[in-house]
Amino acid sequence: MKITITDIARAANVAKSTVSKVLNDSPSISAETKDRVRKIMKDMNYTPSSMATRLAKQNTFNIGLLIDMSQEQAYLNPFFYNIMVGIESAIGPRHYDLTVVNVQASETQEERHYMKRLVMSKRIDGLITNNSILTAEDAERLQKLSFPYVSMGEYTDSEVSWVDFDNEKGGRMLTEHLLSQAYRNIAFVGGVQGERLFSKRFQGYAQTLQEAGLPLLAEWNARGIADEELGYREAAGLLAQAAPPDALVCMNNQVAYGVLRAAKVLGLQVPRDLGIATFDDEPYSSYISPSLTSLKINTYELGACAGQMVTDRIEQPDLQHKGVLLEPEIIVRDSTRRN
Amino acid sequence: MKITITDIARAANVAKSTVSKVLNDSPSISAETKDRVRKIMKDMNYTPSSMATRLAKQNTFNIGLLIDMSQEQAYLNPFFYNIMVGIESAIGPRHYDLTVVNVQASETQEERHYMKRLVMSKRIDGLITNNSILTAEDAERLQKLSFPYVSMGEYTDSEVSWVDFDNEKGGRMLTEHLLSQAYRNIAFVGGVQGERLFSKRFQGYAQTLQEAGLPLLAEWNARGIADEELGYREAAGLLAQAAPPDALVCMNNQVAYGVLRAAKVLGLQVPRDLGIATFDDEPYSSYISPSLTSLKINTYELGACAGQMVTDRIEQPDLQHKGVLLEPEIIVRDSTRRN
DNA sequence: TTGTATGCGTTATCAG
DNA sequence: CTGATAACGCATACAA
Repeated sequence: MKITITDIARAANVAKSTVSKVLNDSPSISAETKDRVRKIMKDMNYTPSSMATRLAKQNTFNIGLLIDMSQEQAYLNPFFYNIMVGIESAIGPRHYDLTVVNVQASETQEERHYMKRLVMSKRIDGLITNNSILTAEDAERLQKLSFPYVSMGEYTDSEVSWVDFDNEKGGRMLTEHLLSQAYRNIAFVGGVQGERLFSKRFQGYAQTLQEAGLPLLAEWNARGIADEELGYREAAGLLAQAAPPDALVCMNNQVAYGVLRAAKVLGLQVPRDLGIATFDDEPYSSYISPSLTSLKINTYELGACAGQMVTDRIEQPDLQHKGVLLEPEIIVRDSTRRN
Repeated sequence: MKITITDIARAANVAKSTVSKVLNDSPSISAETKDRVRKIMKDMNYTPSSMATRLAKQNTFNIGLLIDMSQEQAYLNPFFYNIMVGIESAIGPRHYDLTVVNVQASETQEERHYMKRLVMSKRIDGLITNNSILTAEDAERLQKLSFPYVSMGEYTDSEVSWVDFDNEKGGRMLTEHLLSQAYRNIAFVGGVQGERLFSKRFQGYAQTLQEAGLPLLAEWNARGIADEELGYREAAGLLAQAAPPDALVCMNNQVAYGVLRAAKVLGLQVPRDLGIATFDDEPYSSYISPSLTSLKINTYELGACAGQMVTDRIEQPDLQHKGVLLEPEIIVRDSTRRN
C-alpha cells in the first residue's frame, strides 16, 4: 500500500499542487505550510515516484554509458572501473544516475538498436560513448535530434564533443625519455595500421625521432593486433636482425609483456641491452620484473571530464561542441633506467 | 517536435487504445489493423515513451548495482568489468537495463540514502549489491517491502538471496595443492580477523592442515589489510624465524606480490625454497615472474548468476530465498611447481 | 499564498 | 474486434 502525493494532500488538508510546490521548495509557499507538509511527508514515510516526476518534467536524470561488451580486450576495459567512478564523480553531485548499456554488434537489427531503445524512447538524457562504438551515421542522427552526447576518444569526422588523451604527445614523451637514456635505435611495436589510436601514438614517436635526426627504419614498424603474442613475435624478429634496435616503444602493456618474454629468451638484459617503454600504465606494471616504464593516463579524470561535458550539454543545449585533450604522465621505472 | 501515440491514432484513424494494443501485440486486434498501424508507426518513426509506459505499467525494467566507489582497493573492483558483463548477459536478454549507483559512506544522511533514492522512489525493479554494503538493517527493510535483491557475497545473518564463491573450498584447494608439492610448513598471509571473506578462506586452509596432521602455528597467522606492503612485511617476518615456513597461502594477489618481493630480498628461490599460492587470479598473475599459482574465480559467472537471480525474483515474487556457492578453479603456475 | 484544472504519454477497464 | 474513459503520480499555468 504505497502512499502518493494525494495522500499527503489529504492528510495536510491542502491541494496536491501545494504539496508539489513544497516538494520543489517553491518560494511561493509559506514557511509554516512547508514545515507542516514536510512533517507529514516524513511521518507517512513518503517518497515521490520518480516515474511520475519524470513523465511530468520530461527528463530522466539518467546518463547512458555505451560499451561493446563483446570486445573483451578492448582498449579501455582494464580501466573501465576508474572511468566509471570518474563519470559518477561528475554526474552524481548533479543528481544524475548512470546506466550502463551493452551495444553488441548484433545491434544492427533495427529492433534493439540503442538509438531507439535509449534515445528515442527517452530512457536517458545524455550519452557517453567511445569513438569505436559511435558511428558517423549515429553521430549525425544524434545531432539532428540535438541529443547531448560525448565521445571518449578523439573524433574528427564531424561535429562531436569529445575528450581524449593526447596520444601524440604520449608518443613524444616515451621516445624523448628513451633518447635521454641514450638509446638510439628505437622501434615501435604493435598497433594496426589505419587505427586512430595507433596513428597518433606512432606519429608522436616518429616525429621525435625525425627531429633528433634519427632514422625510422621501415622494417621495424611491426603491425598487428596489440597483444602479448604479437609483442613476443615481433620483438623476437626485430632483435634477431643484423642491426637490432636497442629500445622499443610498445603500443600497450600486453605487447610489453611479450617483448619482455622475448628479451628473456634471447638472453638480453633489460634495460642494459634493451630499453622498454610502453603506453598505458596497467595496475600491475610496477610488479613486473623489471618494472615497466609506462605512460599513465588518468582514467578517472577522463571519466570525470566526460561526465562534466555531458551534463553541461544537457543543461546548456546551445553549447558549442568541443574537444578536450588531457595530458598523459610518464612513469619512469626500471625497464628504461640505465644511467 | 516529437510524435506520440495520439499522433499515430489520428493518422491511422483508430483510438489510442487500439494503438496501445498493437504496441503490446494484443491478440484481440485484427491482423490487418496491426499491419496498418505498424506501417504508420514506422513511417512516422514512432518510438513509445518509456517514461509513460513505466508510469502506466508500474515497473522500470531497470536493475540497480550498488558499489562503494570510495573503497578503491575493494575486493571485487579489479573484477568489476567482468561482473558487470555477467550481469548484463543475464538481464539484457530479459530487457532489463543496469544502473550503477555509488553508495558512499556519506550516504548515512537520510536525504541521499540509496534506499530512498532508488527503492522507495521506484527508480529500479531490483537490486544487486555485495555483502559489504548491504547492512542487516537495510536487508530487513528491503524484505519488509518485499523488494527483490541479491547479494554478491555470502550472507548468513538473515533471509537473503546471495551468490558467492566457495572460499572455504578455495582454501582447501590451495593448501592441498601445496601439500601435493611436498610443502609441509604452510602459513597463511593477509586478511583481517573477523572479516567474513578471511574467515572462510582461512578455515579451508586450517582444516586441510589439520586433516593432514600438520601443525597450525599461531605466530604464522599474520593479519592486516591485505595489500602489497603487508605481504612484504609479514613474509619478511615469517621467513626470518628459526623454523620458517616453506610455503605461503596469500589472501590475494597484492599480498603475493609483497611476498615475492620479500623472497627476492632474502635471496630465496621460488618455488624451490618457498612455494607461493594465492587467492584471486588477477589478469596479470601469469606475467609475474615466477608466474603465480592462483585460485581463479569466474567473475563473469558470478555476475550472470546474480543477474539471473534478481530477475527471477522480480518475476516470481514468492520465490524462496536461496544461496548459491560457485566452484573456484586452481591455476597451477611456476610459483609452486617444484616436482 | 493556495487551489483548480489540465497535461505528460501510456496502459487498462469496460462498453459497444 | 474496437473505442471511450479513467487511471498512473506529479507539475504547472492560471484563478482565486
